[in-house]
Amino acid sequence: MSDLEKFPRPAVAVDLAILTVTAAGDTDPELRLLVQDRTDPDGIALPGGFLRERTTVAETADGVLRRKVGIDPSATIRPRLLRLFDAPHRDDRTWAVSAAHALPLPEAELAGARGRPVRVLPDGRLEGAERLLFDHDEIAAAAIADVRERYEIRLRYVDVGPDPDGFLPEPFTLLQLRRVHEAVIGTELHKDNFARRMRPHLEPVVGDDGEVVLSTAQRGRPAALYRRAR
Amino acid sequence: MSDLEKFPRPAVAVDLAILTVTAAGDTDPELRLLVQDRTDPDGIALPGGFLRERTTVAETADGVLRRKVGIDPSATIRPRLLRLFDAPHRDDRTWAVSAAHALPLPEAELAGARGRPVRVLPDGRLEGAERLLFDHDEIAAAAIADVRERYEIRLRYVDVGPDPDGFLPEPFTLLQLRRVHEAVIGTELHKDNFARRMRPHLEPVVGDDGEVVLSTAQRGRPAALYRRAR
DNA sequence: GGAATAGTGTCTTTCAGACACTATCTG
DNA sequence: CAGATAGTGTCTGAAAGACACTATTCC
Repeated sequence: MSDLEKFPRPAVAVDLAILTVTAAGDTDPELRLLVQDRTDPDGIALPGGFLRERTTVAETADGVLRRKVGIDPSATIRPRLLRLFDAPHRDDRTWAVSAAHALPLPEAELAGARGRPVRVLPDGRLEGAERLLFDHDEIAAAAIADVRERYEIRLRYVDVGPDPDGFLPEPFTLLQLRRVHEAVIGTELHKDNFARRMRPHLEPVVGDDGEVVLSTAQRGRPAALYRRAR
Repeated sequence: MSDLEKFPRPAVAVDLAILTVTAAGDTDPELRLLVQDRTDPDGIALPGGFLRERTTVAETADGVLRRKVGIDPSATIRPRLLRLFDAPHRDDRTWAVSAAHALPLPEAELAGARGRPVRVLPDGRLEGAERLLFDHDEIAAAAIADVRERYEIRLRYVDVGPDPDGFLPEPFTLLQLRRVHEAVIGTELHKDNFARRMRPHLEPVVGDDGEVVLSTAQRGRPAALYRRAR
């Protein structure tokens, strides 16, 4: 099997559908997808890069964030593999396969990023019906479906817990948490059912006096502050 | 970007966890995983091959079936991407990433295959606690989890329908269909609940006389024969 | 007190799980 | 008729969805 070296190999691209929730913690958060303008061909596309010299997908994705998106991720990123695009001539420059990934990031990590976060509409399409180049529309749709599936409330079978991708900084109120889930899935949730199902996965923030810390309410009764349990 | 050619590229392996249900239609079908003996290093492993010269994953998988497994798939195969293995030195011969796939096949397609179909125990491990080489234990576990998830009965949220991978040839009785699902998931199902949930996805086989065709019972009352609806 | 939001009690509907009964075949 | 399997009716419990009420804050 030393003829392994003799055969041509594909370039392996790592394309990233970077998703975030803007204004998490605010009254009207929004799910957004980062797209970048590019030329040759002209249009908008997702950031991506090629696997180089014994690097991993996570390292390559990290490099894409630093070099092409212009941000400096504070923690280890967790790209989620969606599918492989392997049509033999999908890239007319060379033989390239693409490993499409979803990459959820908190809005704070995207400060100063190159590109535009485009709002994702409730039906899963992009605001303004924007079309992406190459097969990136499919990647975007798969990424949105992936994150939505994990933010749905389906306690009986899938028990993902509160804000699994960490869009919302701790501590938070149940209202803030619910708004984030609603922003991701694009539909409204009942506050009572939502609280009932989230509470087992949350622990209240306790102050020095042993009392539960409350949010400083703008209007109405202050709410208890929580963080993710365990 | 014409320097695209200058960088080294990884070999891309397609590893296949080939799953089948033996004796589907019989009273005691079993979920099995095809493993192959190999040398250097000695042990058992999953079949696989490398992406060559502008081929797709499906084509490569098809070639693996023909050349390494020694079978001739009768229809287009549908490998299910599980995950990428990308540790830089996981293969000590060269830089290689592996795209691990599950590939469900009806037993008839595996006639004459090289390798052993090893029984999958209810807990998901292999009979005899066999250990596979390389990272193939993880691939096997992921493949088993993938197929089990799709054969579970969870009508409310996931509505996959009867025997989505076609392990069981049509037409079949509800008992045969249930035995196949039980073999895949490793647990028993109630016949009444199972029938209630499968019936909407099935249509009875109707004979020339307009009557529902019945199985030729060995013992007891003959059962109606069905095929997948639509 | 009034407006606003937090938090809880409970009713209804749905459905998975379980049990039991009837139906129809063979020998 | 006995044995075996097919097929259906129905009860129960859990949980999602929905509604309503009470609680606590600011103004």
